[in-house]
Amino acid sequence: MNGSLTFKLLKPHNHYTILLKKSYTTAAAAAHFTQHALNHPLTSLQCGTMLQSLTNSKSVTKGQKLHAHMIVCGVLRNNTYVSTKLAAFYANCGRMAEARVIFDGIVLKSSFLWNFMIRGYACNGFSMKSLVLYREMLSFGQKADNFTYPFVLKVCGDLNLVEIGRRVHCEIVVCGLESDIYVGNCLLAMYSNFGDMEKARMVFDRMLKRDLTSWNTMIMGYVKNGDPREALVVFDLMRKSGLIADCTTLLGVLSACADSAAVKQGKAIHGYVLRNSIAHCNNFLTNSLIGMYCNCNSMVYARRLFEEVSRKDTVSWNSMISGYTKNGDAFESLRLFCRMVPEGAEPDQVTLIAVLRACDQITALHFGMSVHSYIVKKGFDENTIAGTALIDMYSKCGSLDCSRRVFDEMPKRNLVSWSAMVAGYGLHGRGSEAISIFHEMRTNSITPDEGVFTSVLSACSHAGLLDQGKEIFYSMTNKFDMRPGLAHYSCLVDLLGRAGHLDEAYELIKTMEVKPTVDTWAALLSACRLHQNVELAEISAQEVFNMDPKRVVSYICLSNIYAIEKRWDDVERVRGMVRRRGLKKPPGCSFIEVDKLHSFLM
DNA sequence: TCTCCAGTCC
Repeated sequence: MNGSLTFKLLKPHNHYTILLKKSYTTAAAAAHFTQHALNHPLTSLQCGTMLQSLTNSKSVTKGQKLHAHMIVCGVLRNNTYVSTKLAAFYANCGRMAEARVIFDGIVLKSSFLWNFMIRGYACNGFSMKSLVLYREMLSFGQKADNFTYPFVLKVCGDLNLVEIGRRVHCEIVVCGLESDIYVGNCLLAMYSNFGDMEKARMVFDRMLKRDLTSWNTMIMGYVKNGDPREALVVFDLMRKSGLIADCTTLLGVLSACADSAAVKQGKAIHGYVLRNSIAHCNNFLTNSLIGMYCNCNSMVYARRLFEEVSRKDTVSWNSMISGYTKNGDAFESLRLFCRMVPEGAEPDQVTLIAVLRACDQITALHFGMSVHSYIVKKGFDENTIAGTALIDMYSKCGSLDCSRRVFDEMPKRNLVSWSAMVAGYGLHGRGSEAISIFHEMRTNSITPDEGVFTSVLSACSHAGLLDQGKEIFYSMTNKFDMRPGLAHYSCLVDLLGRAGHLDEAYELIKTMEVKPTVDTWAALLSACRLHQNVELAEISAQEVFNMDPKRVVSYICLSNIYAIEKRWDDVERVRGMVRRRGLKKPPGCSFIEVDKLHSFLM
């Protein structure tokens, strides 16, 4: 808060008029009181009232001045009423250290005080402390109430403490607070944070009263847990129950539309927003609409809306830029980025990361390098996500040395950064370096995830490192208690196939824990061609054609295998299949190889 | 005294 403003407001002639004016703000009133307090000692009741208004306006500096005044004139000593208000003030401003000192000095702690402290810790990033204080509250014999539980539940949700959350839920049921609408809504939010929408739905269905927040929490819960269709169903039920959607509802529903590519429903929401002039009050909503159109591949609509918006903020630009990249038009992303600064918008980290993605899509190395300079100039180069995007951009644009330099100079690396570096080496066919980065990552006590394993296995397969690849693959189950997914099996099939271990690859496909896809069999088929194994080629081709009868490349692959064996009848049979199914050969891929072989061998 | 709120990285 600006102290000088306080005194400007307090010129003698308007001293009282400020108070008398109906429109004076809480802050102005507090300013008046603060000045007054510093001149004359205040009673504890006056201090309490002032603290109340300062709590509402979160004026830290003024509150500190008042605190100093109270110390000087002794109001604070042994005064539970004022001390409680003061602790509540600090907690509400997020000054938990100060709040705690006051809190500890109060002997008779009211539930109001406990609640304010628990809330302060919960809402300012000290979730664990909040929970500890809650247990302390109970052990002090103070009962939790309808103001305590919302925050205890929030903390359980934030920290994903499933067991504790359930126990707290039981306590709530026992003391009859499940019917409290705030407590109920927080239960919904907690279970949705746990990813347990079934339980959330159970609580929701059991609620005697539901308000807009209850519905909004359920809609957002389904979206966050990857069930956008159900979110739209719930939204429909909500409308039928006669409730009017607010901004939060619309944000949730738009996310649901974006995630399920439901552009029709998205347009209906857009219409609703326009009819009710809701977008004016909320940039979030406009940006969400833009994001929805981008996710639904409706770039024309997204662009039209974007150009119509007079107050484009950085997020509007970011949504469009990443939208074009997602839809494969990286050039348009870069063109938009170039318009940003001249049109008065400030690129942020998100912008620059999105632009780097556009660069690696079209291997625009020089543009990427300029973006790199810009990142350094803006001081974003210490950011881990920006650094990771740079690693990715450089390796995809062919400059692995630059990737490595960025990687080495990063002040902080996370799993994704290591993963990007492993993938970079893999992409450039430098398998052994990929493996050594992978091992280095483990010595830095970073636990690999499925993505890193995919990268390192794919690096092994590109470089033909069979033994190392197998070792890493089996370490997934042996050392890391992870179940290999389709991508990992595919890498190993590819690796075994390329190395000529066709039978082993075949055995692997037959015994793998996930269902093989057409790509898995196609990988084996192409390995069969590499090592000329007709018998296995026929088996894998059959699997491919069963799953995807239109996969022309696989027909061509099989016919080429026959051609090498001079089995011309079979070559003709396969060509006939292609003709009968009316398939077209993709450009650059044809039977021409067979024709050459045919004439050569005849 | 309280709950729900968009966009970036493998």
